Amino acid sequence: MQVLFKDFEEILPLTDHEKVLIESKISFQKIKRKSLVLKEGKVCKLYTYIQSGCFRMYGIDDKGFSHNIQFAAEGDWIADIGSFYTQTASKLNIEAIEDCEIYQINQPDLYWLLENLPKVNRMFKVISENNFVEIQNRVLQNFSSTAEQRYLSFLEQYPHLSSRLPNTQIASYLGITPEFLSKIRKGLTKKRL
Amino acid sequence: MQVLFKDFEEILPLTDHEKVLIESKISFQKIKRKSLVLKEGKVCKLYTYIQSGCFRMYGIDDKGFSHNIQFAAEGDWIADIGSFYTQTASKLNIEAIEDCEIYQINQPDLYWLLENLPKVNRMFKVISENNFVEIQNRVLQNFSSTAEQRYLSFLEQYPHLSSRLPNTQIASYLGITPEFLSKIRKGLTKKRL
DNA sequence: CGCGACGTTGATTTGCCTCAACGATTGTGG
DNA sequence: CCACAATCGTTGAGGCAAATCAACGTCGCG
Repeated sequence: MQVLFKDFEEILPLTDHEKVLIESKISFQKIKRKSLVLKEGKVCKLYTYIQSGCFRMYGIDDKGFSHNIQFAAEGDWIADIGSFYTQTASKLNIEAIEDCEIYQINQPDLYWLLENLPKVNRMFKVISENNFVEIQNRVLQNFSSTAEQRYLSFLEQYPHLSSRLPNTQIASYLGITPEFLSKIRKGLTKKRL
Repeated sequence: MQVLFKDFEEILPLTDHEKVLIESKISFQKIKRKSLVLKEGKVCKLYTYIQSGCFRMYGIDDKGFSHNIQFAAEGDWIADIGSFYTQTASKLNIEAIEDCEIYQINQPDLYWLLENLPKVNRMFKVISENNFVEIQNRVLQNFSSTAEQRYLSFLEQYPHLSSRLPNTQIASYLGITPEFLSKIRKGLTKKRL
């Protein structure tokens, strides 16, 4: 639990009372690589905080190919917002890419915290906004730059992820095939000589 | 002002007192086709409700090409969320595509309403969530379908817009050139015979 | 050990872009 | 009210970015 509070308190210090309340609503889990915290077709019941490890959220298209729309690692929160807030079936999956330690909270408990702890409310407001801005930038970037440029800015923006993720996952996030990412990488090492 | 309340009350009926409070914070404007309610580099100070007319929100890339990331018409709210909530400079523009009648509210006044009128709070929560889901679906769709499929689902999803917008604007939203959209349309009319 | 995920490479194909040209429509100033 | 410019939609030729398909070597793991 300590790590969660540490992250939190970098932005907003908490009283002991607040910590007790939060602890009472949140549950700790360890989960294995390749297991799912959300499966498409189900309602996203839990909002997940990642203490250690790393997840990907992805959708599967008509042809059966999966496309990563988001990664999340230590210190991040992840859920299918649409499904979580409206409690309707999700079209997305959230899968652990590594063994993970996580905290989870369900919708009623989170709503209770949001209403009763203004700091939690502010925290989640910021999280949502950042999420929104990030995905909006993705739309723009996908329109205006080549796969190589997108790959480079991915490396810049997520250095802690790029070294840990298999290239197939990165390719899926960039919206290209693994083969083509491999060719991009080859081109880049050439340029660096 | 009536239209705003009509939309609102389809979801949540308002008391007279609530209406008076909202009216006191919101201001009416008429604006001409091609004028901007947000210019990149500026902070997005106002959240805009559209009573009549239609807007596009777009970014401009390094090469000077603009890319539509969202349309908004009668009954919609529009703002650059990131800029509005954090009051930092926006990278986006919001332009009237037609002559428009709008209501606008600034950040402090909106915050006041969000805190004091639970119904307004719920309303904006729903608006934000829908917005988020919509843009998330765009990312997925752009990865998994051809321009033709995206065009078709645009026609389905926004029939009231597709008939009003010049094809150049639609092409920009789909992330393709107007020339190529023209070729798609030609292909489609052939198929329909 | 053997199997499955991963990364790489090459040959070929394709979806979409670029550039250039043209007619139709709109709108605007003189 | 007309003339001219600007915007829009369309078409065609050629080019490029990225996909597809197939093959192969490596590595970690049960």
